[in-house]
Amino acid sequence: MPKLVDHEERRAHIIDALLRSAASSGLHSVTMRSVATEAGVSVRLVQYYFDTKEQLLLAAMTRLATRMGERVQHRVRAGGAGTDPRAVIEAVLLEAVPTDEESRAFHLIYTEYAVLSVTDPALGGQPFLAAPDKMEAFLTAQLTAAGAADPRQEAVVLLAVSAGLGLSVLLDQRTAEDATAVLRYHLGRVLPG
Amino acid sequence: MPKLVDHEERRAHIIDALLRSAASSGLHSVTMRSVATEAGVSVRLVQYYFDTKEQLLLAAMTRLATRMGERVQHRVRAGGAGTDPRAVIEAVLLEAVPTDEESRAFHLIYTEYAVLSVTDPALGGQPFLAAPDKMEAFLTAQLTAAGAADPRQEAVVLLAVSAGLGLSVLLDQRTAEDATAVLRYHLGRVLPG
DNA sequence: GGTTTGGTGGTATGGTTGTACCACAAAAAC
DNA sequence: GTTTTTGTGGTACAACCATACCACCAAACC
Repeated sequence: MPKLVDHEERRAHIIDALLRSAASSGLHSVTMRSVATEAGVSVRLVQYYFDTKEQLLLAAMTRLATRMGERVQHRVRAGGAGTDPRAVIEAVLLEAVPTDEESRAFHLIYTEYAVLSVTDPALGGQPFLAAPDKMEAFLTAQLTAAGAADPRQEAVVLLAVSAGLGLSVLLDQRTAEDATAVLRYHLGRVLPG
Repeated sequence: MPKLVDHEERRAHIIDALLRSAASSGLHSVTMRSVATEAGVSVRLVQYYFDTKEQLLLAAMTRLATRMGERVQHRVRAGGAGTDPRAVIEAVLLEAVPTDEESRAFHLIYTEYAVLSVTDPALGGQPFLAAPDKMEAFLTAQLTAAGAADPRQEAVVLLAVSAGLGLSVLLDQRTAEDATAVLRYHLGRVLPG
């Protein structure tokens, strides 16, 4: 097929291969070759569509951030009662707890990227700074609607709880069920009713 | 000095070099050469005292876990009133929030190790599984003494909050002051009085 | 005092990595 | 129908990595 290829599709295909490769053996073990093999293409092709490894990693991170947003939104929409603040809050926070294998892989790579971006100068971009800010504002609004005392502080606490619980599940210190139960318990204490 | 060297001292010296090297450019960028250079010794020496890189990394992780324990204990002892549960709890939890540059580096490497241990089979050891369990039991006891409702669940929540806040400070999403304030706020809500 | 042993340096080696380079085929452009 | 352009493969290369190997020196031992 020597012409007429959808660049975006090809790029997405390769990025997915990177994500799969990273899920099984860690982001640090991802190489141009492993990605190419996983995607079933030649190394040259990966170079052709991404030029350098740095740009490939960056593109994958962007895609990851986008997917994270979609995931949260999907949870909110599918999470039962459309506008009940309590349900919305619970849905958003529970997204941070990896349940099935797919979501575990997703959160693992996301966390690896977050930690990597601390030391890697090329990765100190927006996705990990903008998203939490918007999340905090959103949660504050929902908490206000739900009638919580001190919504601003509670929003930060809730974000921290969900991140902390999610991490502990990732590190196999807790089961997803335990984490979910604890999160629900805490939410019950924060919200009246 | 061709005889008469304290092996433990040499090993500690090299491990500290590794920790320094990891603090500045990330655990993933640590090599035998970088450690040797940082320690001011030859690569051969690093090999001599640790044989393989895997063992060096493992030794550094163990040292890190030990230091973490010391840090917490030191905080508790130096944290004012000897047995006041509230002060003890606050001291323990605040240790997770990196304040100065040294503690930031420490927590960064610790987190990098934790995340790495998820995918690296050689690192799936005890330090990251035993410590949180003991911490949870300890906190539960302190919370009981402080008269909290449902101490067990609150202990898990507190651990998650402190981990989540610490991580957010590491990722530059929040200042250490903000995180500390939020943690104190939440502690005030959990404990009566 | 010879010999064993512990500590050290230097260097070679085999493998892996990211990237640059060369070639080529087929569609598009004119 | 010739000439670009676009997509693709293969491969070469320079750098770097962990580790194995060789040599040496001085203290300890007996």
